[in-house]
Amino acid sequence: MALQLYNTLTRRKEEFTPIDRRNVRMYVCGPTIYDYAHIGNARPLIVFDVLFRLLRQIYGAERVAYVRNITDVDDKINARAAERGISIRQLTEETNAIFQADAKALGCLEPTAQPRATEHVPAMIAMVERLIASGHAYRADGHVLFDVPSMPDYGRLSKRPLDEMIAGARVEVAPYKKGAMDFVLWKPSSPDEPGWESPWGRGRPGWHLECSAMSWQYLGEIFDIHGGGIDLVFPHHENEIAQTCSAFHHEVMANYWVHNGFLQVEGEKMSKSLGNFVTIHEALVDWPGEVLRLNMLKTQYRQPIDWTLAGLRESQRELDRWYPLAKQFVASPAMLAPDFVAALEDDLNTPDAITALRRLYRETSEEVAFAGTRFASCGHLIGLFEKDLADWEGGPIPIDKEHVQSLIEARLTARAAKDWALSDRIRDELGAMGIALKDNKDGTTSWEVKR
RNA sequence: GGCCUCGUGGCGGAGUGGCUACGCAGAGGACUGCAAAUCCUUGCACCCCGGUUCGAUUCCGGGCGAGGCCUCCA
Repeated sequence: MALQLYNTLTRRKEEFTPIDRRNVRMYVCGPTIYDYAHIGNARPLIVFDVLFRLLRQIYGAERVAYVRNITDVDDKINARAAERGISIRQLTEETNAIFQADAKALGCLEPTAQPRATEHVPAMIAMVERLIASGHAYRADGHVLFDVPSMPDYGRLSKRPLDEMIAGARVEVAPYKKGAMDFVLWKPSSPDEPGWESPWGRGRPGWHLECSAMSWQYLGEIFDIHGGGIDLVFPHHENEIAQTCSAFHHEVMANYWVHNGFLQVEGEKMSKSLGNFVTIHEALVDWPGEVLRLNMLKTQYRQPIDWTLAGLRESQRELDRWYPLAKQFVASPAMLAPDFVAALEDDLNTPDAITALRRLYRETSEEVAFAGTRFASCGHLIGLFEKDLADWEGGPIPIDKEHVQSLIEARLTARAAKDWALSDRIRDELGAMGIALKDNKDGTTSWEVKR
């Protein structure tokens, strides 16, 4: 079966057909780097990483381009830098380094390009010029605005009729706007704000413009997949479409619009005021990145997901079981299980794919060793089983492994002598250290970190 | 007010017009000096009311309930 993707543009699952099989192109909206990314940000990171991996599997690793932008010019960034008394550059460098480390710890492959907005201002200016020239944008009070009524198709992605949007607008409309829905392409900067020289004076780009300009530069005027969180459908993606289609006179910007659902924490919307705000960085202190990844993939990407401690424990437990088996086999792209791949190809049905993984786990035996190879291979495809077994069992907490080993040997000696009291005391001592022992039939002992 | 999701067993979570996944937890068993871990077996469900149908958890309509977007947001 061919890859099927739910397309927000048509609100149905469609068979994915790339414009060019030798150059499959995907753009995903990346972070604004002003603070630690939260666990909700991890969802698109992981979801589109899986899609990237799947596309590479189907079309070949060299034939898939995945662009994820970095927004490093934004008023939130300016405010935060001022707050902390550091330069904008310092803040964005620091935050970007953390973001990159988080993404890596979550097992995400590096995108083929991660363009930064500040390095693509000329393309943005060029785009605004095109929009002004074709009558889709106008200058007003130092700003350049997109003339929404000049785009008859506006609202197609989010299915919002234009007149209703205007009627329902809850924001105060800036006096220089011709239409209530018009949005900023370029805005003037005061001397202390970051800015670039342009035909309209020193200023900076509007947020929506960045993605249109960078996707154009890296992927062309029309490309295959545009991804992001469901909340970006309106206005961000709607505006991107308006900009790109108007600038290049096309009907479409991307053929498939893919949006991930939101994440809640313990049944509530994540927010700083509720105190349930979790950064990826904090989560990685308590859990291996693969636990966060598996936990995320246990829900299909369009469904809302409830992020709970119970769920994380469950994911940890399954991976603890799976790891020793997976590491006995060598993963190979040629040894994937058909039902596993079919599940992924069905609009990234990762829960169903994980079911296939569990079946392979159960089926593996000495007689059915190929199931084990499939198990390892399928896990590898979605970014699991990337660590060494010893590192996995050691967990994220540093432990003196030699000391643990010597205690285990002392206990085995005691057991051989049937000194149960001593044996149990050592087991308790290790338990107090957070180490759980696992005795095998043949008398050997392995261990793992308790949770 | 407009637009859009969703409602499955104790919990998580797929899927299907009839043969009722899967995981966790629970129960029973094997193994063990006793445990833990592991392995085997197993109970438990499809929000409500209509309609279509031989038959609906699955399709259609209505209701109730939960959530999201419409302002920065993954």
